[in-house]
Amino acid sequence: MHDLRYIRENPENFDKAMARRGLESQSASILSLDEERRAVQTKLQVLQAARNETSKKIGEIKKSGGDAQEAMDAVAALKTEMGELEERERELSNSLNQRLAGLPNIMSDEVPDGADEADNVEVRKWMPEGGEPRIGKNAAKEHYEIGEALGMMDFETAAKLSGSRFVMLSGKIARLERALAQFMLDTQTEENGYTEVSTPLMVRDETMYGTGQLPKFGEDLFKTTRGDWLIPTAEVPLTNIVAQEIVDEVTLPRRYTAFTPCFRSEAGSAGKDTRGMLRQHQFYKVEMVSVTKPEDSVAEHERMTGCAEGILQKLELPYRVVTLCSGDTGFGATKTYDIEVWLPGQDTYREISSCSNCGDFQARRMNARYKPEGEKKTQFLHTLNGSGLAVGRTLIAVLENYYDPADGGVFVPEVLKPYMGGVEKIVK
RNA sequence: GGACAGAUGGCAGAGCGGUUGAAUGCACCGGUCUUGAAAACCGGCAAGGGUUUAUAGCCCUUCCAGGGUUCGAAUCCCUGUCUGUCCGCCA
Repeated sequence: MHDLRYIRENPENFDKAMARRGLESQSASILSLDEERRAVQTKLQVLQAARNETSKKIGEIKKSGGDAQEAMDAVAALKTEMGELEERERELSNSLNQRLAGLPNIMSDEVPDGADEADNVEVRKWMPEGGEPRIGKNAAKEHYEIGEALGMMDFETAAKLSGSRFVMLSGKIARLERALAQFMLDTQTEENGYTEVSTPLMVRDETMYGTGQLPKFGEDLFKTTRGDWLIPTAEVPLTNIVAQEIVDEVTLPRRYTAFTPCFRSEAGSAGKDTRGMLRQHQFYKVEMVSVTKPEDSVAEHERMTGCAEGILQKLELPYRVVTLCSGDTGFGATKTYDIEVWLPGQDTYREISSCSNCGDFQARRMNARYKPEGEKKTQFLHTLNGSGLAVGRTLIAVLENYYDPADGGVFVPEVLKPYMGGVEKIVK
């Protein structure tokens, strides 16, 4: 949600910001709505003041036993006039809010211009000790080839139960998924100071609105028969923890993490990544969410990205970090880093984490505030979210990077061994 | 699912339909006292919006949400949401 006052004071900046999102000028029509609404509001308030005063007088007259009929008639006249203005005010407010709710966040100046993911800018690259992926190009296999050959990754049975874009894991690969989740959660809580939260997976409209999935992106979500939504990411429940709150400054920054399933209907993405478990209707993810004071969010963004990278480093998986360009940056973000892991089977880097600073955009929608020490006014918080990491995709990366062409098995990364009951290698 | 009870400021908790935006207590901030602190005492302390150069004044709105009754609603009525208690069902 946008700050009307900002648009009033910086209309040309606002239009420029929206232009970077590929939108035509917005400020003129927004401001004319705003102006009309304020005019109506002011007029209405004058009448309300008159009504209040006269009503008070009526009370006094009646108390002293006088005849208040004249004053009562005056109020009745005011009321008919007020009714129309109230109606108009409601209409104007609604259309103004709808307009604002549908507009994306203003991006940071650091976001490079660009049309799509091809224009994202690489920030850094990381390789484990040795400087090269352990699997050469010729020996590499895609994760589904590896998993199916091991007999522990079954798309057909999943399709029988649920249709396309589902998978069924079994045996050591199923355990590997659990091990990864456990390992990530332990790292985020014990080393990075995130508080583990177990959240609801079904949420209301307002909650989805708060983080920006609604009203525009309902198509990408699953809706239940009772009318609420399955979360597409734990960002939604975690961020909304502070919705409607005026939080105590000393509790900031707040850092939450959760391990949850994520449900995405991914409408419109048919045909993309159809093989394998790269793009599914359901997957597990460990999510990080930070809530900070405005002045701290930029630093927090770097920190959070580092927390996500730490997981890959411990797993010794090669990756790179890119800054998303203007055309690829999500609706609510001021700036986003994607972390892309090396997938030997695809001979390319693929997104495994996305870390976004949303500034006060979500906080405005959620009305999440704090009161700075010594100040009278409340301020909107800043919110950030990042994957730490997408478990399904990390599983893919482990399978492909730790694949042993000699026997078709998969080595268990060192840090996961304690979580795998001592298993060193997954074999048929 | 059935039957009750409730939802008020950061928290707790009052509130005959008419200076109640709201008593009181706690918390918090400032002051007096004190060598310092505590205690005691005094004062301040909701949010959003309009108007405005103004975070000054003035005004409007808000006591879960949305409707309604009324000249006037925190107070009365209806609907919804949430919470609690009892019963039923159940992993």
